[in-house]
Amino acid sequence: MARKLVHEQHEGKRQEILAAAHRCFLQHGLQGASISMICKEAGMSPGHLYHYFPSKEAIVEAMANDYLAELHGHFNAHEDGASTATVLLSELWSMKGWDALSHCRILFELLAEAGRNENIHAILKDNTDGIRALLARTLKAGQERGEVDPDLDPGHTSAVLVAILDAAPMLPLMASDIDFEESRKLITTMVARFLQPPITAVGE
Amino acid sequence: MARKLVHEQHEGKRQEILAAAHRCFLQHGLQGASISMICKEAGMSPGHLYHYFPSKEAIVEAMANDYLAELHGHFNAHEDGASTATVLLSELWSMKGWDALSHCRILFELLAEAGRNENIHAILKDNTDGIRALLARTLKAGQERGEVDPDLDPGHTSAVLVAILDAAPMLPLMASDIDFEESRKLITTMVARFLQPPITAVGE
Amino acid sequence: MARKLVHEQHEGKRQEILAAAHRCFLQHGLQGASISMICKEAGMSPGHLYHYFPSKEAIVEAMANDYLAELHGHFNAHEDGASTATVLLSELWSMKGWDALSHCRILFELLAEAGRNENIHAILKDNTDGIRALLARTLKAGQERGEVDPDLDPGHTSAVLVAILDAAPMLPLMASDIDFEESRKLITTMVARFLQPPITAVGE
Amino acid sequence: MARKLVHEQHEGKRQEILAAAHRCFLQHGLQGASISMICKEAGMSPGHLYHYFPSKEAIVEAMANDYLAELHGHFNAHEDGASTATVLLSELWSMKGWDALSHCRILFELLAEAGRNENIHAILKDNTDGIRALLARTLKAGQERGEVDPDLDPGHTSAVLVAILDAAPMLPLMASDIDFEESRKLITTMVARFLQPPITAVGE
DNA sequence: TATGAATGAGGGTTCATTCAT
DNA sequence: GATGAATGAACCCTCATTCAT
Repeated sequence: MARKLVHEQHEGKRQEILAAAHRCFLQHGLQGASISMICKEAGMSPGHLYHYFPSKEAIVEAMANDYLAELHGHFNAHEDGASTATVLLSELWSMKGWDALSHCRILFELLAEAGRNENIHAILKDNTDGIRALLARTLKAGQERGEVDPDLDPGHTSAVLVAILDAAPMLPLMASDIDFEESRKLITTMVARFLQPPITAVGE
Repeated sequence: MARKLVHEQHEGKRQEILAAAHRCFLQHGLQGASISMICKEAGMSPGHLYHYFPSKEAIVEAMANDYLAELHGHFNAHEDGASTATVLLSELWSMKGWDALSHCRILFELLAEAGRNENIHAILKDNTDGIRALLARTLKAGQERGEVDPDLDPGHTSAVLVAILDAAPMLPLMASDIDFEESRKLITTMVARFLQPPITAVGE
Repeated sequence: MARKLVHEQHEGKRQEILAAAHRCFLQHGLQGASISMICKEAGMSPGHLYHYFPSKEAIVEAMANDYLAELHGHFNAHEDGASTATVLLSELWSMKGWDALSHCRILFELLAEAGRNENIHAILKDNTDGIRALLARTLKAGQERGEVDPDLDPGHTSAVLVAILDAAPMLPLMASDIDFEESRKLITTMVARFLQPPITAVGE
Repeated sequence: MARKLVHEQHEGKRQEILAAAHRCFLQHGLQGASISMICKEAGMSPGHLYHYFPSKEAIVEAMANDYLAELHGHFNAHEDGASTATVLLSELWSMKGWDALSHCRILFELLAEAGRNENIHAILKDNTDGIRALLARTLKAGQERGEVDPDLDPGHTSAVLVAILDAAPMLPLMASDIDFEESRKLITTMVARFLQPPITAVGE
C-alpha cells in the first residue's frame, strides 16, 4: 500500500519533469534547452532530477514517447465507432489543445531529431506504426462498406494520412492568414476527396 | 577585372562554408553542429570562417535562405508552362536530388527553429510566400481552364500544397516500407483528386 | 544553524575568488587577467567560479566595491575622534597594507576603467562620495575650531583630498628615489599648509 | 630630396596610426582596443599597419612616448621665464585641450600599465624625470629668490607636483559637481600654500 | 528525498600576427 | 605601399553530469 503510494509520487515527479522539459524544449529546442533550465522550470536541483532520469537523452526519449502516446490515445478513443477514415481524421482535428499549435510544434523537433538519432527514430516509428495500423484497419472497413476507394493500399495510405496530420502545424507557421478552422476545413476536404471512390464508378 | 575575380573567390568561399554547414546541420542539427565542426568540414580555421560570416546565426540564416531559394528556383523553371497545378506538383517531385531525402531533411530543422526564432520564421515565410504566389497563379489559371475546382480558394490551397510538399520527406522517415516512387504516386493522386472539379457537377 | 553555515561558506568562497581576482588584476590588469587565470589562482574550475559570479564584469565590480569599501572603512574607524583633517589624513596614511603599494595600484586600473565603464564609474563615485562626506564633516568641524581655513569650501576641498589620496601610489611608480615614509611626510606637509588658516589674518 | 619626402610621408602615416590608436585606447583601454579596431579607425588594413609598427606593444609604447613628450613640451615652452613654480603650474593648467579630460584620461591607462609593464614604466619614468628636473630647477630658483620654502627638497617636491598634475583628471571623474575652473583654482591654491615659505619667518 | 558544490570539455567568438599577392 | 585571406590559441562562458552531504 505504502509502496504503491511511493511509486505514484515518484511517477508524479517524473511527469512534472517531463512537462517542464516539454515547455523548455518548445522554447529552446531539444538541444537548446539545458538541464539547468529544465531544473529551474521544474523547481528542482540537478542532483534531484538525475534521481528520476539517468540522462538528458532519457528525458527527451520519455517526453517523445509520452507525447506521441497521447496522440495515439486520441485515436483509440474513436476506434470502436464504425466511422470512415474521413470522419476519424475530422474528429482527430477537433482534439483538445491541438489548435494551440505551440503544444504540438514539438513534432518538428522530433522529426528533425529522428533523422539523426536512432532512438528517437525508433520511438517515432513505433508510435506511428500503431496509428497507421489503426488507420489501415479503418480504411479497410471503409473499403468494405464502399466508402473508400478500393484501389488505395491501406498501409501506404495510412502513412500519407499520418504525414498530413503531422504536417498540419506547419500551416499557421508558414501562412499567418490561415487560421485553425480554415486549415481544418481545407485538409478535411482534401482527405475526403482523396479517399472517396472514383466518381466514374458511381456513374456507371 | 581582378577586383571582380576577388569578389567571386570570396563568394565561392562563402558557398563552400554554407555547403559544409549544411552537411553538419544535417548530421547534428542546427544547434548540435558546432562552429569548430563546420570549420573542420570546410577545411578552415575558426578565425577565417568569421571573415565570411559574422556569427553562427548568420550562417544558419544564409543557409536557410539559399536552401529555400533553390526550391523556389525549381518552381520558376516550370512557370511559363500552362500546365495545371497537378502537373506542376508532379514535376516538382521529379526534381533532381529531391529523392535523396537526406538533403531536404533540413526542412524539419528549419521548421522547428522557425517556431522559436523570429529571423528564421521570416526567412521561411518570405520564401514560402514566393512559392505560394506562384502556385496560386497556376491554380487560378487551372480554374479558368476548368481543370481546378473553382470553389477552392487559390491562396489557401497554395498553402496546403506547400505544406504537403514540405511534409513529403516525413514519409520515408516514418514508414520505411514506402519508397520514393510509391509516395510520389500516392501524393500525386491525392493532390489530383483534391484539386479536380467535383464530378457530380459534370454529370448533371 | 546549518543553513547559516552554508551561507557563510558560500560567502567565504566568494571572498577567496575576489582575492584571487585582485591578485590577477594587479599582475595583468582588469582586461588582461583572464577567467582561467583567476580560476587557477583560486584553485577552481571555470564552471564552478560561475556558480559564484555571473560574469567577469560582476567579479570586477564586486572587487572594486570591496576594495573601495575597505578604504572607506578605514576612515570610519577614525570618525569619532575630534581630530582635524590633517591628523585624519596622516592617520589614514599609516594604515596597514597601504605602504605595500602593490595592493593599491589597483586604483589606477579602476580609474582607467571608470572613464569608459559606467558601472565602475558609479561604484567609484558612490564610494568616493562616502569618504568625501566624511571628510567634509571633519573639515567643517575643523573650521569651527579655527584649525581649518574657513574660506575653503568643504565639499570641494574634500574632493581634492581624496584625489591626493588616490594619487599617492603614483609617487613611487614615477620616482623610485622616494620611499613611502618620505612621500608621507611631503604630502602631510602639503595638506597641512593647504588647510591651515592664512597666518596673515592671525598676525593682524 | 625624394628620399626625405618619402620619409616624411612615412612619419605622417605613423602619426595617423598613433592618433587612431589613442582614440581607440581611450574608448576601450590599452588591452581592450584591438589591432583590427585601430586599423578600422585609421582606415588601414592590418597588413599595412604592421608595415609601420612591428607589434601592438610597439604602438602602445610609441603612443605613450608621444603623449608624454607633448606634456613635456608644454613645460619647455615656459622654461626660460623666471616664474616661480606656482606660476608654472598655473600656466600648465591653462594648456590647450587639457580641460577636455577625455584627452588625458589615457594617463590612468599608462599608470596602470606602468605598474606591470617594465617598458611602459621606463617610458613613464624617463618622461617624468625630464619634467621633474625642470621643476626642480625652477623650484631652486624660487628658493633663491625667497619665493619658495627653502626647507623643501627640490627633487622630492618636484615629484609631488608631477603627481598632483597627473591626478588632476581624477577630480571630474569622482566629483561631477566640480568643473575644470573650480579644480584649477583649488589646486593652484593648494600648491601655492605648499610652496610658500613659512609665514612665521615673515613675522619675525 | 533533496541540495548545490564541483568538474573540465567544449560552446561561439576575437585576438595579434603573417603572408601571398 | 597596400590588401585581406589565413591561422590557431585564447577569450568568456555554459554544458551534462557526479558526488558529498
